[in-house]
Amino acid sequence: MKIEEEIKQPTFKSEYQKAHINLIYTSGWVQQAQAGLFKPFGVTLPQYNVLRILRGQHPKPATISLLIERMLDKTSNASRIVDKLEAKELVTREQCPADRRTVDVLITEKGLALLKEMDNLESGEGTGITNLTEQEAAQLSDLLDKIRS
Amino acid sequence: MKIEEEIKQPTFKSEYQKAHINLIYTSGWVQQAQAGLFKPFGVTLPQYNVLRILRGQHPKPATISLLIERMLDKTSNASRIVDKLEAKELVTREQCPADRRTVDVLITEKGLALLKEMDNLESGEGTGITNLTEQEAAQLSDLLDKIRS
DNA sequence: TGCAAATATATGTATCTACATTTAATGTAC
DNA sequence: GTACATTAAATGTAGATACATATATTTGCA
Repeated sequence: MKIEEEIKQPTFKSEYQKAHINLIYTSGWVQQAQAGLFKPFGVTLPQYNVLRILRGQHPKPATISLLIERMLDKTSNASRIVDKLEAKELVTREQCPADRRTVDVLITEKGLALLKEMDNLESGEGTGITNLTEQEAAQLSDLLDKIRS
Repeated sequence: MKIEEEIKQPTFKSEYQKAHINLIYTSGWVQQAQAGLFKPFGVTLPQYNVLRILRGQHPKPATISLLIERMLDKTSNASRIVDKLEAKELVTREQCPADRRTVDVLITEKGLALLKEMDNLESGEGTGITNLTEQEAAQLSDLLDKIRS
């Protein structure tokens, strides 16, 4: 459905305003679809993203700083996300001997197994993104990259 | 910057996965840019969105149900957002005589004045969206509409 | 060395959100 | 008209988030 109908606003001041509102709206829409998919697995989106980063590093550990740097949502609190993951035994955390300020965070076998279960979610299936053709998906990425440039 | 570099993930499983992650990431990026712009005006994004809906209805009142219906986040608590807006005297709330279960929410002159002040933010200025050409912005809207279809 | 600055992480706090429950009013079946 | 279901809104609560601050460790430099 067109964004005009979706939010019942027939006109916009500009294509920019329309795209802007559409971006915010659609992203929320996608996130909500995704939250529904995640629920059965007992992890939130930020937790999932941290697990993915840790898998990318595996078997090397990651520090909290590295997580903050790589996380999609820079402002959210990496320490406390790791707290939650540790409580679920999906990661381990221990002080790094070389620099005792830092902490080595490692994904556990249980964490890897969970991600493996969740891998088919990564395709974007169920989040609407597959309503696009592959070419359109690539075009979308290009436009989004340009916004952040 | 390309999303691959941004989150330091050199490859994706598919264009779909890449676009999906890019959408989440960019939306967060835009929202954070926007939150910065909003701060001086003392309203959050959800509060602003409710005010916009109320302006769209003006001078007719809106019920809480209508707000929930139009807001993206259907589960979020419209009552409490209206609480905040009422405390700032940006809206009024009174029981509807025809159906005493419902509440008529109306934007005040002060609320309209605030939105007017904020109108130039709506152009997308400062949120990166104007890094696109007008044609690209329109293209982006089309792609986002298709995702939600 | 000794001490300030920088760095890495954790924590305190207020606010926000999701989800469930509660209260009140209306609608409907009998 | 009474009883039960439905609807509208508000509220209670747990958990998450944003932002500031605290604590510990390391680094750099006089």
